[in-house]
Amino acid sequence: MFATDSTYLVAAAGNGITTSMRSFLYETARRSKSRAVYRSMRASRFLLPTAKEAPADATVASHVLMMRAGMIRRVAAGIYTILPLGLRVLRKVEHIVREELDRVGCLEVTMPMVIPAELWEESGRWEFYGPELLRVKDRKGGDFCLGPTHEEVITTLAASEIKSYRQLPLNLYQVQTKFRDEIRPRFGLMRGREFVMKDAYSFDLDPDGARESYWQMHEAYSRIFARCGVTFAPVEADTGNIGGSLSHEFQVIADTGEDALATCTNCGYAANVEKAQVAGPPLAGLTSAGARQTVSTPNVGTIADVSALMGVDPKQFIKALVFETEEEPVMALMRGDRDLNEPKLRVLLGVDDLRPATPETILRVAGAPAGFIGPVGIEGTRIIADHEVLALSEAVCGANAVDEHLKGVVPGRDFTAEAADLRIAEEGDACGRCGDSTLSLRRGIEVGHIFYLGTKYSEAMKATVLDTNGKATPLEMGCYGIGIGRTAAACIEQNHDENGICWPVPLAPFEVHLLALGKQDEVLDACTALYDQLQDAGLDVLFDDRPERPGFKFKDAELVGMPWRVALGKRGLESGMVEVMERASGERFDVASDELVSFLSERIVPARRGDLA
RNA sequence: CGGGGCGUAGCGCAGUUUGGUAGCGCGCUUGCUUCGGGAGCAAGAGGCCGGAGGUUCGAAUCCUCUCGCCCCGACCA
Repeated sequence: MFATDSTYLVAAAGNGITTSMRSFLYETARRSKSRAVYRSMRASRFLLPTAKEAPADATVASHVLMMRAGMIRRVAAGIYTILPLGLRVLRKVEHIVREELDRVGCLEVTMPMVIPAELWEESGRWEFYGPELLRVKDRKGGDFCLGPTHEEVITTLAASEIKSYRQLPLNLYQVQTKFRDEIRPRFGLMRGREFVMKDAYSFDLDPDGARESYWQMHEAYSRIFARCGVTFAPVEADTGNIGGSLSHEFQVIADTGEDALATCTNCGYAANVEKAQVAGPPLAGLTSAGARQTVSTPNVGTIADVSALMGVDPKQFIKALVFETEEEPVMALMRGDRDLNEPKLRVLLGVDDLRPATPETILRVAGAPAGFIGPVGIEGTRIIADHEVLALSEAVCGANAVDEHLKGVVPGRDFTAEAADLRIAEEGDACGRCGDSTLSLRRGIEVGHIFYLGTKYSEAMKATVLDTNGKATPLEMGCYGIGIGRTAAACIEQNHDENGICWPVPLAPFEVHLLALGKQDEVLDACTALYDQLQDAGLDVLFDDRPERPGFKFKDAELVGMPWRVALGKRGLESGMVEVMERASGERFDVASDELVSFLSERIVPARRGDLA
């Protein structure tokens, strides 16, 4: 026997435990208990490096406040160390995410962060994903990448482990660090290169099942963000290069958001502006047609300049844009004062790759350089016009000849084009869904994104199951992401003031911040007693027992922003009252110290459910 | 990748134009006083002035090249 393990010794000793061992165990327990007290959530022992000033490179509130509150520190561009206070927030988000996903039957897994190239070659994305995919080599020269997303890995797993429709539906998720070599990381955790993400993948036998899984996740996401206590909106979204047809983003509403959202107050339509449908104006009659004329516009190629030269409103112009795709080039027409929405065009064309044409291609298609091109006389190239262009009764456009434009151009008479909705939605545009109301624009932070993928990956990676007829059929997939750190950052964007963060209870690193005002033993003892009571009641408490001055502690407490602040000093000790302040409202309460626990529990416990409370 | 800006103590900055022994505020250490809204006084610690070349008797400062970071744009599950 190799009875060297102390656990084994104790177990073997059973009731015959020796006196010396008992005293040893007692001593260990005593020391670990004192150690536990020593290491408990006291500010004097917590790593809480707060700062009055923010680093110069932080420009948005969440970044500034996360730095100032000592939640994060930058290690490299877009790469951060998460400090204890910050990690507690991320854990709270993760906890909510796990609870809600587990609730709808998702199963947690963990996939590798380093992924062999062959999986990405199989899906075709090794070639297509671009420089955002950080590629590395191992010592043998083998190609790997740092996982930016895990469709390849999960689909490989599904291909080998899911054999029968009886195993479906299945939804697997993980909470894991991802790496995307972003062109421009910024705003702290909001847009890092390395970041923690929850990604989930659903597998179903058929499209109906997959849609059911999709909407179930839609519901779960709505619960998750409601529980986080953030104001958010699910919006219809473009699927980008991940593929698929049905997609929603979950956007936290914030002025500093990087995404623009269009919402219709009438029908409830909400979409990312990349996708938002705009109702086209009624088509104009073709009756008032005048003669078409050529106008000399030497060296004047921009719409603004031609407009000034000719004295014609840019709204009367047709802007012609040539794009290259993996297929033939196309020409898109917009009204002169409007911007093209590239994702809309890409979806319409059904292509993956869409980019502005090179000068050579433009010359080949139109016979003239950019600035002087138009739809009149173009042959052999597909022309797609925004509804507004076709509604013009008479327009100005490039003449497809250097230094010349055409006026009196009539859509339908002088050229023909396919009609489509190509515009970027603007404030006040007619809602493309109901047509009865106008769209209003807001900004949002994309904290979650769900996709119905279909069989794009399962076909590429041969992930099939046998259906009820014993026939092999590719899995119907969906994928679902939540940015954990971004959710925390978005929460700060929505919940802060000039003094610091105002955490909602569900994400707060601690629920109560207990401040001992004064270094006297009576004060510290009284506060320690309160601290124990609050902890015994199951509240999450940070106890500021540092030998700092009151003003300093108040400022720190406001900066880190726990939802409830409890302050006790000599003054309160004499009156038997403690001062309680709610961070978000600034409201103060004088509470008898023996009623503190119930006072706070009544307010905090229900608030833990966020907006689902 | 294009345009603009910045690298000087842990953080925020001055000094660079016109070369001459590296400074301020915050923070940190020690002591005394203070103690319910980021205290006062005193004494300290801390810098290869992003890096490499060059010019010069002498370079944070001038020249060349590099690296990093920020902002705007392009880009982007």
